[in-house]
Amino acid sequence: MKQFHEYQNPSLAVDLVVFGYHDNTLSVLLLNRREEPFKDCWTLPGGFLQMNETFRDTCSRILKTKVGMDNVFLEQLYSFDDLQRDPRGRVIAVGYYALINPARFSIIAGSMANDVKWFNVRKMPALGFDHREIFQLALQRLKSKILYYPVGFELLDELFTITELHELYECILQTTIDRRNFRRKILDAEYIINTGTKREGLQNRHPELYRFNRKLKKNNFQININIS
Amino acid sequence: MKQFHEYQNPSLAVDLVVFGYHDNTLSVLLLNRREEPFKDCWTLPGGFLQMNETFRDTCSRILKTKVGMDNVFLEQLYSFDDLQRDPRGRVIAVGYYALINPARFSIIAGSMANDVKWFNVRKMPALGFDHREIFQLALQRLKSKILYYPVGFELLDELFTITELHELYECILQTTIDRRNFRRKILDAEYIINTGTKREGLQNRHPELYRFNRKLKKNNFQININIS
DNA sequence: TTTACTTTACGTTAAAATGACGCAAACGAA
DNA sequence: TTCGTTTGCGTCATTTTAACGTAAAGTAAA
Repeated sequence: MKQFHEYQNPSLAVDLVVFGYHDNTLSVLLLNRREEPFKDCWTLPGGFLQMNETFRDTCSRILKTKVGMDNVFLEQLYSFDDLQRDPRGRVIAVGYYALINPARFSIIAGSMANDVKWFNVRKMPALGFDHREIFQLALQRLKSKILYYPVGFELLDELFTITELHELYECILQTTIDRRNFRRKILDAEYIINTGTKREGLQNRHPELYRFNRKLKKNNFQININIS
Repeated sequence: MKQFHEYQNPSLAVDLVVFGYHDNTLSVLLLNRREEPFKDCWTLPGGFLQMNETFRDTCSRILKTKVGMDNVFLEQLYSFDDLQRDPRGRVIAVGYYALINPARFSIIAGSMANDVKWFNVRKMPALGFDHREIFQLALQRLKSKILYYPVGFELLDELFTITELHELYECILQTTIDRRNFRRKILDAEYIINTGTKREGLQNRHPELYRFNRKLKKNNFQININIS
């Protein structure tokens, strides 16, 4: 019988779908590859797993070195194992998605300016490898997740208005949601807490600022929104 | 720079949570290991990925050779990457779960009799590796899935009564569901089709036999059952 | 045959949730 | 002050849900 380490193993990579929300637009961070394969193509940021790393470690390393981010929300998506997915050989990719508030990071500066870019999720370019598939699964997961988990938590500022949260939901779900019913559901679910302060300097009535209820029981929250 | 194939890679394994439903009991198939590590411990059936296999291929191979099953429902669960999860070295495991109708297979015969066994999911023995974690995630996934996807499809016979389906739901969700409300929801959702035939030979009123509606639109179905 | 008992099939009803709106207060700008 | 817009709170008809009633269909015992 073969010894344990004599088996040949596929390479293991991590690919990241980094979502950011800004100016009423949901975007994904893409890298322009400088090497073959898929040279000059847009791809998801990714990298190979090292022997002493967990997937999350790899994600953190990629986020830090390639796009200058740290300490972000990460969740495993799915593992992709198509035999032909990488022309260099057998590579298994574990997909993760990240949710970040772009305001927190000053990426896309200096030498990286042409290589790292936000793309509106509705206007994606062609992607290398099977990254379109990974991206689409991530988007679908985000859409599902936002209905039963307070996802905005990761995408918005610490303080926000109900209108801002409402716009985030409409943007992600690609649907219109009645403003007043949305307010009622969100408040009834105790999803957010009124801080008592208001956002100043706006043209019209100053809206109240809220923060997420961190004490919310898991799965205590569900928004039923008809996605038609 | 290192060449592509010179990187050291973890081993890649697949671990399977095989669910079967019989006699109003949800069970999982476990193997008693004959080798170290975890010799004589119960573990999930599993095996190493080969270079020319997809995960599903590996699952099929394991199911066929270790427990004599083929052509079953399979879904990827999650990938487990703890550095210490296997005492032999770095092994990444991709968890899958399978749903089968035990009546379809004559496993647990002959030389395997002492090695392969069904365990009631509520009476699980200690498991080797991190298999308890994998099992628990699978059970949780099954519980969630049954609420929006016609899972019974895979676990019951071709023809079944509403009472049998009702019992399956109660068993998996570990809760009581009003018999009459359950019937109404399942029928309104067009989840099942009345075959016009009845199950004969029972003591009391003969119940009508149904089959799953294979033409059911995906996600057209949702049962709201309060899991308290 | 009749009675007793159980399961199945089909209703009923009050309460809760939802969707579709109305409207006045709060603000800056004209 | 007036105007236009956003925000916050409310109403109401309709739908959905949970809880429970009851008669028909069957077997077995009286």
